[in-house]
Amino acid sequence: MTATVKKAGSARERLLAASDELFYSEGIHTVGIDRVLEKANVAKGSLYYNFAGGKDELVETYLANRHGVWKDTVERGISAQADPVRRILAVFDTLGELFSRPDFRGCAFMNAAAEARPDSVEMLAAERFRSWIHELFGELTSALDTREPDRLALQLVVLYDGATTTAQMDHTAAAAAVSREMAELLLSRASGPAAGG
Amino acid sequence: MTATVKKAGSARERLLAASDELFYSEGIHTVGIDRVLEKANVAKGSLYYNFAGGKDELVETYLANRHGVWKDTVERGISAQADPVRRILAVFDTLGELFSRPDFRGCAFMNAAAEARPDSVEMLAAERFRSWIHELFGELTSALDTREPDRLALQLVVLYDGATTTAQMDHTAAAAAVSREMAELLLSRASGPAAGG
DNA sequence: CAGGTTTTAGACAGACCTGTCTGATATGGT
DNA sequence: ACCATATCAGACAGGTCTGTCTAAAACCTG
Repeated sequence: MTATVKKAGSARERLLAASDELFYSEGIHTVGIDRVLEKANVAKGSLYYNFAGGKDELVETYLANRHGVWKDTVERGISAQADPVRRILAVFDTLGELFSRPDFRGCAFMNAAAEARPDSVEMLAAERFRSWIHELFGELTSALDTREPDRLALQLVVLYDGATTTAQMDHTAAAAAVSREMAELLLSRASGPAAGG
Repeated sequence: MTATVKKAGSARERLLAASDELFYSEGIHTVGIDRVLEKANVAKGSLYYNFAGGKDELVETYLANRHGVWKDTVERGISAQADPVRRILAVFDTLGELFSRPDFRGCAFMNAAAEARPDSVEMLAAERFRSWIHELFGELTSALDTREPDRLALQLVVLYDGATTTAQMDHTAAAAAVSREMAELLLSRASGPAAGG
């Protein structure tokens, strides 16, 4: 039964934990394998034993984990609400919690894309992430009784991106509240008076 | 020899032109000095003759130029309008033109910050850029007859950042129009009915 | 044309980075 | 106890990167 889950504390898990901290906080290109190995307390051979694809595969897994964790966090926040409008606003509340964390340094995928080559694993991961974001707001707005759900979804994506970027660049969690207010304004117009703009 | 197109300016100018193209399109860390030298058709010694500070100084100058050019472009767009509301919307129109350019790859300062160490020249340049952005929207909203100009300015910064990030990540210039519409909505509420939200 | 400035080509050092390889050593299931 | 799996330590090769240096050539400008 080698298919058992790797025990906590395995070289693989330590490598991924160290990668997550280092790649996210300092950037993928600026952090070398040796830094990860040292932080994880893992021998070099174990890296290539667990990740035959080398650094690329490590980066790919790091980003896939980030995607999964964030997706779960957002969806948990959404699922606590029943009202379609509140479900949308819950996304911005979750962003606010993210921005308040001391280690927040922006969106891992925006950062990865900023330093990535066109067909790299980073770019592919970023594209997957963006697909999910659009899918997310697409589904949330389609549950609304509004005239142009697609247009609204794109507006919300812009607010999501704006909140994240402003929070990162200006080191202020207030960006979440600001974008949430704008989202509320959009939603009150969309689901309020049937007269569209 | 290959000296046909060679004298298109001093070594310094050619270096800056090549830096601008390469650093912006591929990222600062991923582009080495040798790539810049080859593209600029400049000898290595000339780089250190013109930029004694090496790559750091080249990067610093590249970012300072980007800042200056963009500032001028935005301010030119603003100055073509007299009405305070239109002056604000002009910023988003200018963004739309930027996004439509085939070489658009996001905000040079957001990208630089994503791959930069805390006290690097990139970070300092990014901070200067952010100061200017806030100053810009601060001045534009203070010319408005509205109750909370500072709050409005922050909202506009979020819209500016959201437009830029969405345009980059999703390769769509539509982000400018979307954010412009949201800005219009905010401005119509701010300068319209005196009742604040 | 004389002399300081600018540019060129390329070798070189020193640092870092990824990935490979070897061989010893735990670890865990049966 | 056995044996495959997993991990360790570290040397090593090959690549890239920044920055220095030399010595010659081109460019201005007075």
